[in-house]
Amino acid sequence: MKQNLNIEDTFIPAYQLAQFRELVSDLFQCCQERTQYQSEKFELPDAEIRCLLLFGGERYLTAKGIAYRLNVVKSRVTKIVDGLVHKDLVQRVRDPEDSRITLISLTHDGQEKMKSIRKFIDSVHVETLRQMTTDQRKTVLPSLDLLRSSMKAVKEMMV
Amino acid sequence: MKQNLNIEDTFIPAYQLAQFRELVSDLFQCCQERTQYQSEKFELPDAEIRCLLLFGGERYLTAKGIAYRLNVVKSRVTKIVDGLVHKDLVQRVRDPEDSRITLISLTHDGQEKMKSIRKFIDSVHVETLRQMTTDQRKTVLPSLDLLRSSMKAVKEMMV
DNA sequence: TTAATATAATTCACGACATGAAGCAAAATT
DNA sequence: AATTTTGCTTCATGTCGTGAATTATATTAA
Repeated sequence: MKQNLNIEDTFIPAYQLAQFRELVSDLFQCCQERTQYQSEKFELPDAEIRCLLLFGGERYLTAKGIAYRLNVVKSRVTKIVDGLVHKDLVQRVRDPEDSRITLISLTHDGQEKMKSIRKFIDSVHVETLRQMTTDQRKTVLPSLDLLRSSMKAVKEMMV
Repeated sequence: MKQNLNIEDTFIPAYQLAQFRELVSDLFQCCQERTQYQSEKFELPDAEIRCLLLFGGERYLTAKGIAYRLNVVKSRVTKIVDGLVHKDLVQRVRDPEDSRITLISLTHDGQEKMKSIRKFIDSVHVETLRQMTTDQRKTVLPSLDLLRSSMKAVKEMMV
């Protein structure tokens, strides 16, 4: 409790705030640009890529499950899956147990595409980490973890 | 050069890659959520908010300049400014020197809005930094700086 | 000075991303 | 058997963004 109070009172110098603002904005933009690059490289809208990437562990997904994981409404999922079906990357099958449900699974092409996208993303991450020394990585990763906690804590305050 | 070669050969363990992937994805999502929250809070589409925030140093901006800074095409700027004019946050005036140019400036309401958005963003950043101890901040900020360099270096490789 | 060219902004047609309301069909409840 | 719930789709709407064509004003060249 004392700890908490102490944190509340902490003064953040202006230069730190300015630096942080700049960093967050730059990092965010980098992520966005990579996403865009990815879309062009794989000739697939970003939403469809994000959907494809959900098929890793499970063989079958439902529209509802996809909506939850992509954090979008169900009607949006219908559109996304329509696109992927049209490109023959994914297929719909009726659930034999409950015919309200349509099970969605990757086609062969879809699997290949998914794997190559995964590979690309991993290579970008690996290259990024390779820009650092071993010691730097051992500092940076925990720092990011701390930042994540902090951001999530603030997010809770916002809602 | 030897240093460089050394870096090239660095092996990234799978657990570090997995951790990094997770972190980047989470942090990116946090930023997106804050952006969305902001839009709702200030009842303004994100693009319009980003445009408003450009008016800090300069009193007048041109469509061309806004396009450059927002990293979008000019026709998009027309739309964004249309929205802001309609909400009476911004106004267009002909450049007396060169009547091809329309100068865009904040109205009184626009200034107020801009200031309050800035204030909000700063407060989020300050709160985030406040979640950490002074020592942690002294580690996290340089780490982010390093990460930014690394990401930018990789970006160069991608293009 | 006129004619050709360059520049600034806008309009228009298009596609991606996303939401929410309304509808339909198949379970599950009552 | 009738009602409610569930899973998905359709449709209307709004945001974000691009690129080609157009209009109006400046600049340059003949």
